Amino acid sequence: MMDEQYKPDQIERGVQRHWTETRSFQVTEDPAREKFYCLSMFPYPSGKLHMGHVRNYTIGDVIARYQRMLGKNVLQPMGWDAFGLPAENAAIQNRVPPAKWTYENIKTMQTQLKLLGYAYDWSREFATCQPGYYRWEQWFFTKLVEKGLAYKKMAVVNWDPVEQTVLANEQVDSEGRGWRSGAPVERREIPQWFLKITAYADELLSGLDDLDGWPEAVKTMQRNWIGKSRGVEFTFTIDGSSESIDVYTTRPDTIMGITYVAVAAEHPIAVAAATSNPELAAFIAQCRNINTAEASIEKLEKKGVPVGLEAIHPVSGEKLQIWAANFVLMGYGTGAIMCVPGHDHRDWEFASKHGIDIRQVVRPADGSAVDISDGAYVEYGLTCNSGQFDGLDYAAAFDAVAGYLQGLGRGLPKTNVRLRDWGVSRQRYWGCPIPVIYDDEENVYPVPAEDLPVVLPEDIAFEGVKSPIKSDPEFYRARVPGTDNAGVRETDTFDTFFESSWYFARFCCADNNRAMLDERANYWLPVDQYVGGIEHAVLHLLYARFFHKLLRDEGLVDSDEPFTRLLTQGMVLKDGAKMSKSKGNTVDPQSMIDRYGADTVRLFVMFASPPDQSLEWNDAAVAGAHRYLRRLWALYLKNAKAAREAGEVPARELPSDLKQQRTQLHTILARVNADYERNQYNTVIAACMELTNSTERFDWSGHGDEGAAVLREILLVLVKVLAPVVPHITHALWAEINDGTELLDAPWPEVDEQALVTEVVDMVVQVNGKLRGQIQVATDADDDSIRQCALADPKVVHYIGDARIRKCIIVPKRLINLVIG
RNA sequence: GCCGAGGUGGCGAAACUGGUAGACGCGCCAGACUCAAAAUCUGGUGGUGGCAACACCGUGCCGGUUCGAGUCCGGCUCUCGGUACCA
Repeated sequence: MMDEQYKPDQIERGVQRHWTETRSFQVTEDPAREKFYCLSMFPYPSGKLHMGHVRNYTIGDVIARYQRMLGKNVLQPMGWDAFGLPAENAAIQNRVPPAKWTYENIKTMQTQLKLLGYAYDWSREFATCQPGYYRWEQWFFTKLVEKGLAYKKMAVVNWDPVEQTVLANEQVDSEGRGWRSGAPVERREIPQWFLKITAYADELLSGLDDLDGWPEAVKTMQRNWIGKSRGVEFTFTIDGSSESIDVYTTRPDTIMGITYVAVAAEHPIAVAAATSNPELAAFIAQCRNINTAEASIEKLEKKGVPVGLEAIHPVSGEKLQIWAANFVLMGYGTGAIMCVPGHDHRDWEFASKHGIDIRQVVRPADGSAVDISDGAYVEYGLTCNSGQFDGLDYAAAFDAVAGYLQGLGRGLPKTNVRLRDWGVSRQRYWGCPIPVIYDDEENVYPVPAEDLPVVLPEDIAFEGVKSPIKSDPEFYRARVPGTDNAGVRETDTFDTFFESSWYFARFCCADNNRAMLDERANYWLPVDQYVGGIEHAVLHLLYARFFHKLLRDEGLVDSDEPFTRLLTQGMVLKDGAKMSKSKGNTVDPQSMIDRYGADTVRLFVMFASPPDQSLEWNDAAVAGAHRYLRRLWALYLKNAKAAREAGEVPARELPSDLKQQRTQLHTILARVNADYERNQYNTVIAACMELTNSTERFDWSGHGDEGAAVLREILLVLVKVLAPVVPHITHALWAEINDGTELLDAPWPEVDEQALVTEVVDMVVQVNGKLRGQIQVATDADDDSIRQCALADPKVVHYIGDARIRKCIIVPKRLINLVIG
């Protein structure tokens, strides 16, 4: 018997126990069935679940449950992205070892995820900080070292001179000071490990074209991030010197507009010149005191100092002053650029400030005038004031200039990418140890497979902020592989993006302790639906794509791309700002679950906005979601008995009021199905509310068996289409009108096309595009009778008056627009 | 700075390829029930003018295309996300 009251706590506990006891969400490979791998980005165990998690995981769960009801073999796993900086910060501040802190958080958050009723296969759970997980990425890394896809080189980091340690960009404030010391941070070069992602740039770029299930915005961001460009690399000789400077440009058509050359502060030419130039030396030192973040560098005021040398223009032979400038990046291209202030914004800004000549060498192709003194003209056009290269469009000028430089043996066309190799070294403790050993001469020895994993010691104490393993001989002392010589372990750890770049594959075979992956990965992969925050649009999602290709090329997976469909969910806001501890505007999901139950929280989160948009938290609207579930409960309480005893809807023609109920049911179901397919769940719920409202209001008495059958049909559809969103209450309601079957596997309802057919249709009448009347016409009425009907409407007659109808536009089943003159 | 997204009632939003702007919900107002309140139910609710039927205005701003623009095009503006060592 149904409870009079909707009691979410009882229902949810009972249903969750049932799911656990029947292992409802444990899945195995079944080649006979279509598989569906649904994955939500696993959380960093930061403490408790926040609303962003709840939103992410509810969206994923709705998709997983929906796909299951479509009959697919659905895998939905969950785990923990457990390495990272916050654990270390907590350790430093609260004197708790990061491992302890992390595992406690995992426990808390796992309990909360279970309370929310997510359909996870918990048997596959792992945390990336477990040696059983990271040993495989250590093993894989040694393979990459052997292949030359992992290598070591110098790279710039933020150095805190007081703490004597490297800082993350996040640990450097907007004034360029360290988070703990407050000391000005310096740029410093240290040797670090890199993965050769640039070797896969072309494939990462072209692969985007086939990712039809990805949002265009994300693909565009990745394309721009990779930043493939075609240009020319050429050499400037330096007046009175045997040195030269290589530059890369995508605008060889502007070559005759070069009025100076700029190099990065770290460029060898600048560094060498600085030994006898105190002003330059001071400038270079000053450039060291900036954050390595791109945003900080680009927002800087454009500054520079002459190097004291002059480059020779390769065509005109003109002498061009060489500047060291803070807006030139050593890490991109050659670390030096030709400057054409007439046709580049940054060059223009710099030239204006330093009184450097600005020349126009491109003009608009349509002959219109531009004023170079107002700002750079950066569009493509026709060359001018360019001597032998005059009057050419971009393509012709490109070829002419490239050919000329090539003829001199001074240049070549070149394709460049903006993408840089992935620096994976972190000078931090709470991460996966990089599995290499160095001998006395700094030679690299990957740790042999039989010696893996290199286990990160967990029982440690911090002194200051420095990674404890860097001063722990028990950790770093090692024997050089293949010898009896003493060596030293690498004490840097991997970037945590390393772990999150392949976890989706490991979920397929998490219990395998003899191999990184096995054939089960090829059953489940690629992930059919990936769900996570838009903030991961570039880095995580690009690294994961790259890593998947590395796995493929090692023969571990047979697909090219890891994620077939991608849904990027928006942020959770309160009072217009992102919910965050620092802003103090968080809402604790736990308190909401305690108060209303998981179904209410899930319903609110899915109803408040479409998944890819931001979601504004509203306490009153949560209460509204709860109110709806109570009404739903009451509707079934009132009608469950009749529905349970009712038969199928008969094939014969129904009385018109019952027929109308069915028409509405199937119209709404058609909308619901379309909205499920396009991941727009807020309108799914709105449609269910409409259906609930009309079913509540309709007087079902006196319709006999036919009425009961229609009512039963409605109640069955409603409980099924709501099941993915609010799985607990629907489980209970389903049990009231059915016997024994599992709602989880109930087949998804189909639209009865016959029920959609109606005899009349409402149309709107417009006069000159403005709404003036409404008419009802037969569904199969022809244009002429629709027009007659519109002209018979008194309001329409009033608006038309004596005017002549010049045009009549009819949109079938929608509107008729009468254009009068 | 650069790249990406967004701006619609008091609020969250809807409007699938240009075709009734505001579905659904929150809030608010009124009514029913109640000694009263809460809960629940019923009705109303973009703005301005009007006793009214009705009229005009209205999707960030300026302009354009179209019989018709929230939707398409050009130009601006504000907010948010990313910006390579936060995850």
